[in-house]
Amino acid sequence: MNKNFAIENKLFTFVRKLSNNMTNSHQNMAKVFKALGSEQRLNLFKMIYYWEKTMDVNMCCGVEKAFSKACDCMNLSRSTISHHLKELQNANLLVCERKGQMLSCQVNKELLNDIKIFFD
Amino acid sequence: MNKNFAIENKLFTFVRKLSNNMTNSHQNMAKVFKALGSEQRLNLFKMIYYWEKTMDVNMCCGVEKAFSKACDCMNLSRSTISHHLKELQNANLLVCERKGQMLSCQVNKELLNDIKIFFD
DNA sequence: TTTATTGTTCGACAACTATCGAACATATTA
DNA sequence: TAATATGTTCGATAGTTGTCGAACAATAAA
Repeated sequence: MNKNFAIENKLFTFVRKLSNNMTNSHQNMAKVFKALGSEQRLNLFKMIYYWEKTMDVNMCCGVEKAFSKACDCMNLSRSTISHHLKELQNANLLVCERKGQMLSCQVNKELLNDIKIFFD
Repeated sequence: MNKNFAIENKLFTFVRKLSNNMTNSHQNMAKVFKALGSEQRLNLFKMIYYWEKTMDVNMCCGVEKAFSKACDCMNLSRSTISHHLKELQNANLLVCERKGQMLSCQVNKELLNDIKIFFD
């Protein structure tokens, strides 16, 4: 009986810590999942990842056309794409940088790794 | 030039496939992330996972108290917890089963593994 | 310098979501 | 059988989100 009690207390502490957002990474993870939790945004993310990888392998051009490609491929307005990109950046899944006219987006691979670790 | 063109076409095909939801797993993944994309729901999920694991290790009692524990630990009403649990089940992250009065919830470990694979 | 291209910001709107309390159903205990 | 405990379902509500088009800013090309 006492044993059960002790375990319940441990549980309480654990959850209280979560609920009080003592754990920063918890909040961040929720943010990441939220960002990936829209089908269109997941599309966008995968597209950029795929694009980046393909470009890399073929060494023929940069990744800075991601935005306009997205507009062409997905049936969404520019403003919507811009909005979604911002969400992905905000979750730290993408790092974007202006290059002249174009926006260059890259996937944050470290975070991808963190996510895998999270699920262990 | 021609090379770039071919690559762009590949990209188009890739994204169109995503957008048309030809890939079932893509849709499912978005659902999973959406479910985990709320802080409270992530709390709940982690709590159940932690609870399950602790109980397992200590072999002292079952996991069927998850619901009431959740109500105690998190500051949410029963109906809200019920709602969130349903979302998690819907995303296939939890498998719940009634045991008498109680609801027994278990984490779907296979899916956790699928998620890790997804990030490779 | 004019025009075209890329992307951002804004305001609007419909759809969705988190949360609650109340009422209910089912199972356990007295 | 009456009372209690555990969950579910419903309706309401406030808040958030996805999407658009229009107006704008910055850069590139004519």
